[in-house]
Amino acid sequence: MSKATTASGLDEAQARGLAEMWDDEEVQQGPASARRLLVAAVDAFAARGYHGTSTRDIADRAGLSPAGVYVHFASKEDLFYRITLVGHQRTLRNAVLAVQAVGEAGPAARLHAVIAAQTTWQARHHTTARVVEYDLPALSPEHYEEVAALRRQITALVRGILNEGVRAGVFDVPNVDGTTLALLSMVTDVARWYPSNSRQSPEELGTLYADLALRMAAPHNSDS
Amino acid sequence: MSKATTASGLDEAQARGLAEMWDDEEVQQGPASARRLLVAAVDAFAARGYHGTSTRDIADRAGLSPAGVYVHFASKEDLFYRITLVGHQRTLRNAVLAVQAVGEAGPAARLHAVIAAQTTWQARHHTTARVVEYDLPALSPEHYEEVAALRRQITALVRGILNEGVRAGVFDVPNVDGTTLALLSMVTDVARWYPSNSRQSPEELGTLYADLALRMAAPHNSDS
DNA sequence: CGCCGAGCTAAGCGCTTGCTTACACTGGTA
DNA sequence: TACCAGTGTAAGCAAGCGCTTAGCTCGGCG
Repeated sequence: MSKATTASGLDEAQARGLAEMWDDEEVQQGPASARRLLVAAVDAFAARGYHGTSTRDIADRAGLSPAGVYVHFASKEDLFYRITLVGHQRTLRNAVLAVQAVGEAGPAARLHAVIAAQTTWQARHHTTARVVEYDLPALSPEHYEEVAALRRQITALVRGILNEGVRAGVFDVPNVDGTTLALLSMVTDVARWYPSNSRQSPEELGTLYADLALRMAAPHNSDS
Repeated sequence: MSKATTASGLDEAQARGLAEMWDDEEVQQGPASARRLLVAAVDAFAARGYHGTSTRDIADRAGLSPAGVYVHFASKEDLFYRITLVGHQRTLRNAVLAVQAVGEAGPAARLHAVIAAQTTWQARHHTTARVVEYDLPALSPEHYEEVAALRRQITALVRGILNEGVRAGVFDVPNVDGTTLALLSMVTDVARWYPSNSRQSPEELGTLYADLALRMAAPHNSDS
């Protein structure tokens, strides 16, 4: 219990600002070693998966002894949980900000903005995104549910835009739920292969995928 | 060496026909325990990943002692390699057969056929597909390269159809390579979430995704 | 009958795993 | 001065890992 409290010493406000994405300036008063451990863990998990990575791997990369991990985190799962939680919070925020930025410009502009932003994000942060997207079953059931709730918010955001466009008559989407899933699949999967199969920048890829999303949603010739 | 030969006793012709997909009748003369091990390994790898699965897990599920695995396979990696190899061979064959089935009907029909077939495949065989798509870095470099070559053939098949359609003037695809990647991402990712986020049958999903693919490739109103 | 190879297991080897314990050092505060 | 919370390590425990060894059973064949 006392160990758990110590290990949780990084509270959410502190954990929120850590390096790759985990490198920005925001709320970053936690100990430097804790941040190095998070970065080390992201790299290791991305390369070999949660179960393929040992706590000694992570400690080595962070320049600590094996026991050093447990000064800052209660367990390997705790370390992984904090990464996935922060990663999902940031991804969701990225999507929300992108939609807000276009204001009341209409469903097409909103769809383009959110798909471009999320695709760019997955490409730019592909190391973190890989961890955050593909190893979730390694989380405890409670932690998994917490992260799944954030994922549902992202899904709901996209589905809402499609519904809005259909209602306004500017989209033709026979199956909104299925199309939402397809759009998110296209975006999510970028983290799996980027950058090995593409020489495009994250922004170029974002624009391309956003254009494809509009084609998927737009009214087209062959019906009526 | 003698053990390796014994363990390789399942040659490629034998390994080709085993249960889920690994249940069909084709060329199935290998020992029943070897097939049970493959099925057990697919289930275990799909649930917990390659590194999260122990050889004892697999042996238990197949009703064998831990040592029983090594009667039929040289190593855990060998078992995994055979699954990924057969899985990729079947996936590729599924795509090729789908394209052949529509004959000379033109690029749109071919694109629709291949995307529908592959999406349906990923949904129907989502357990195997999950193993085959998401744990490839666990393969040895040589085995990885062998499997990657099969993946490139699938990519080339789709890209070829897009190029064909552009040349024939029936598709408008500004970025063929990027669009190919997006299409395959959309299809591949089905294995990650199916069936938990959808109540649609594999065939319904295949039709939906194929329709979306045609929208992505078709000429549309807003240019010219 | 005797022999052989295929299939299988009990036991266990050497190593790695996640994590704990006991202890040391440091800088700040009383 | 004494103390203490925060940060770190050396050593090691119990359990689990991939895999091997030695030996068993059993059906088929001379």
